[in-house]
Amino acid sequence: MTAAPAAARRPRRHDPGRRDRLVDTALDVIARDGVAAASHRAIARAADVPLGSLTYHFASLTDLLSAAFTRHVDTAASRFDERMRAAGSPAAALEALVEHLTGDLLGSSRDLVLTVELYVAAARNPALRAVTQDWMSRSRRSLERHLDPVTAREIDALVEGLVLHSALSTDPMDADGIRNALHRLAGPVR
Amino acid sequence: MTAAPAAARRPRRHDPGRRDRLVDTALDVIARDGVAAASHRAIARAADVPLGSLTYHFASLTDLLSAAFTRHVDTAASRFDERMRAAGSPAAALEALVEHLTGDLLGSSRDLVLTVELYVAAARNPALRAVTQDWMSRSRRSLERHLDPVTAREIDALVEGLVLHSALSTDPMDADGIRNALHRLAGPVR
Amino acid sequence: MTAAPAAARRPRRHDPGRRDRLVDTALDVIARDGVAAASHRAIARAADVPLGSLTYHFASLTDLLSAAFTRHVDTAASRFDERMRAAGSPAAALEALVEHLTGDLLGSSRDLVLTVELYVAAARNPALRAVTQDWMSRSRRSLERHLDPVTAREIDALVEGLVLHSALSTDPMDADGIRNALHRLAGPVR
Amino acid sequence: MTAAPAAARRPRRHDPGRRDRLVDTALDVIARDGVAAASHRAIARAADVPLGSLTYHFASLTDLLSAAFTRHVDTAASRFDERMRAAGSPAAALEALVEHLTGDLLGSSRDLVLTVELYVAAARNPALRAVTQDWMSRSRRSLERHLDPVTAREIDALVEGLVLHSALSTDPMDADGIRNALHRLAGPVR
DNA sequence: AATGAATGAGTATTCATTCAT
DNA sequence: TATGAATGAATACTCATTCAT
Repeated sequence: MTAAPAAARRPRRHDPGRRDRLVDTALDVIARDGVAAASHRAIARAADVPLGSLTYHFASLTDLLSAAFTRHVDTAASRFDERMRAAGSPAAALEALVEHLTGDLLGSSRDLVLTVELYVAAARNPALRAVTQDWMSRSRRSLERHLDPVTAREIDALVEGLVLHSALSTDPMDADGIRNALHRLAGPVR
Repeated sequence: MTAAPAAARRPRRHDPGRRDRLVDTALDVIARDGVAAASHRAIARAADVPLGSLTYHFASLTDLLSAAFTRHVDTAASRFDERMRAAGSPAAALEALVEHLTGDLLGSSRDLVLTVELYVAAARNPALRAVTQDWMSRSRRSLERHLDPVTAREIDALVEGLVLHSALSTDPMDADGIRNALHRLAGPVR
Repeated sequence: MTAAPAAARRPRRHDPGRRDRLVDTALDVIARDGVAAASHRAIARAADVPLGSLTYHFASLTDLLSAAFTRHVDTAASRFDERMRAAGSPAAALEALVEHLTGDLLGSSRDLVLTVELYVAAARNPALRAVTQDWMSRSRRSLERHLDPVTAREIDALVEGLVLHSALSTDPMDADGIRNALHRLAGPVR
Repeated sequence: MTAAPAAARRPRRHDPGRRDRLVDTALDVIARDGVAAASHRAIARAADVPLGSLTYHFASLTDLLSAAFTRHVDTAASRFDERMRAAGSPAAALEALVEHLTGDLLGSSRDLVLTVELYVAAARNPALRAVTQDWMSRSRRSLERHLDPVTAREIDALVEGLVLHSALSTDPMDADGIRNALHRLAGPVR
C-alpha cells in the first residue's frame, strides 16, 4: 500500500456523523486487535477515512479511546439496568444476573473482550479510570434496586471477577459453573 | 544521541550472569510500566546494558518476556505449593489459601501486577499461553493435595477471578471480603 | 545523532513534488551504490529529507524501488520505441539497435547500471519481476514493428545478454564487437 | 531460538577440515539465498558452527566469500577445461560448448546461480574482481586450445551473455535457442 | 471544515566485528 | 585453538502529533 495515494477515490468531503462512526470503528478495532493495536492509523484504515480526520475530531488518541469506551459502557450499563428493572424480586434479579453473565457476555465475545480491554487499559491510563468508575457506580445502583448496598457490592465484585476470569483464563468456567458459583455465593434469596 | 550520555564511557566487557539479570530486569520493567511498555529499549535502559545485548541473549522480545514470566511463575507456584504442602487438612488448606491471597498477592502489589500482566499478555500472545497453562496445572495439582479435582477446579477459578478483580477493579475487595467469599464458595470443610 | 548535524535547523515544511523527487533520488542512489545499498536511510540522506518522509510516501522499500525502476523502464522503453518507430526498414531497425546498444547504454553507464541492477534485483524480488516483464513485452512490441515475433524474441534475448555482459564482465565487448555480433545473429536483412 | 544457548549440545571442539566445510556451506547459502543474505550468522547456522568460528577462520566476510567463490571457479573452470581438452576438433569444441551451456549450467541451477551471484557481487566488490578475472583467463585459455584468440574472445563473451541472460531474464532461452544462437554466431567451423 | 504532508521518536531485529576467557 | 559474549551501527517499518493549505 503506497501510504499516501492508498485511498484512491475518496471524494467524501461532507460526511456528518463521521465523528460518531469513528467511535464505533474504534470499538471494532479494539475488539478485533486489542487496545494496544488501536492506533490512529489502524482506526483510520478501518473507517476508510484519512488519517488527519482522526486528529481533527479528537484532540488525542486517548480522547478517542475514551469516547469509544464511554459508548461501550453506556450501552452495557443501560442493558444491565433494564434487566434489573425488569426483575420483580431479588431471586429474579439473581437469575437475571446469570442471564447477563452467560448470555450477554459469554454469548458475544465482543462485549467480553471490550470490557476486559477497558479494565486493562484503565489500569495504566488515568483518563480511562473515570469511565470504569462511572460504570461501577451505575451497575451498583442497578443492583441496589433489589439488594442491600453491602450485598450489592459483593455481588458486583464477584461479577467483575467472573467476567475477567472468563476472558483471561486458559480454562474458563462454562455457563453452568458460573451459575453454580453465583448461587452459592449469593446464598438463599427471596 | 550517544545512547546514555549519563554512563559516558562504558568499558564493560565481562559480565557473567547478565542473561539472568536481564530476566529479572524485564520483570521489574513489567511490574513498573506494564508489559506493553516492556520494549527492548526500556529493558536495556533499566539494566544499563547496550541494546544489542538483549537481542544477543534472546532471539525475540517474546522469548525474553517468556523467560521473565516463566521465572515469575516458578517462584509463585513453588511458594504456593509449599503453602499447600504445609497444610494438614482441607480446612487448613483453605486458610492457607486466604493467606496466599491476602498476604502474598494483596500484600505485595508487585506479584499481583506481574500476575495480571501475564494473564493479559497471554490473551493476545500464544507463546505466553504455554506459561499460564503450566501455572494453572501446577496450581491445580497443589490444590489437589487436599481437594477433589472438581472442587480444586472451582476454587482455582475463584482465586483467579479474585486476583484479577483485585488488580483491575476501581473498588477492589479487601481481605475480609475475600475471606468471606472463599469460605462461602468452599462450603463447610473438615 | 540528530540525523544531519550539517543541515542544523531544518524548518522545511512545504515541499510539493517531494514524492517525485524521492523516486529520482532513489534511482541516483541505485546507480551510484547499487540496489543493495539503496536503504531508506541512504535515499533519505541523498534527498536531504527526514527518514519518516520515505515511509510516508511509500508503504515499503520495495514499493519505492518499484516506483523508481518503473520510471527507469518508462524512460528507456519510450526512447527505444521511438528509435524503432523512426526506422524505415528492418535493416534500419537493426542499425538503430546497434545505436541503442552502443549509444544509449554503453554511452551512459548510468542507464546500463540501472538496467542491470533491475535485472539482478528482480531475480530475488518477485515484486520487481512485474517491472521487468512489462519492459520485456514493450521492447518485444517495438521490435515487432519490423521483425517477425520469433526473430524479435531472439534479438531481444541477444540484446539482453549483451547488456548484461557489458555491465558485468571484466572484459566487456566494445562497440565494434557488439555490432558484429548483432549482424551475425540477425543474418541478412532487407 | 534463544540466540546464545541455541546450539544446545555442541561438543565439537576438534574439527579438522572445518575451514573447508565452511567454504562449502558458504556456497550453499549463496546458492540458496543470494550473496546479500550470506552473512556470518546465516553461514554459521547452516554449518551448525558457532559464530566466532567464522571470524576465527576468516579475517572478514569478504575473505570468506572470496574463498567460496574461488572454490566455485576452480571447480567450474576445471570441468570446462576438461571438456575442451577432450574435444578433438573446433567443431567438437563447439558442441562441447553447447553441452556445457545446456547441461552443466542450465541443468543445475546451482552452478548458474553461483556464477551470476559472483558476477554481480564482483561488480561492486573489488576483492572479488580478481576471482572473475582469473576465471575469464582460464576459460579463454581453454577455448584457445581450438580457436584463435580473437574468436575465443568473442565466443567467451557470448557464453557469458548467455549465462547471464539464462539466469536473469524473465523469458530465458531454452536449450534449443541457445544451441542455435551459438552455431549462428560461431559460423561454419571445421 | 477538512486533509495531505511532514517529522522525530520509537519499534523489533540483524549484523560485522572485537574481545576475554 | 576456539568460542561465547559483547556492542554500536544499521535494517525496515510504525506512530502520535503538528501544520500548511
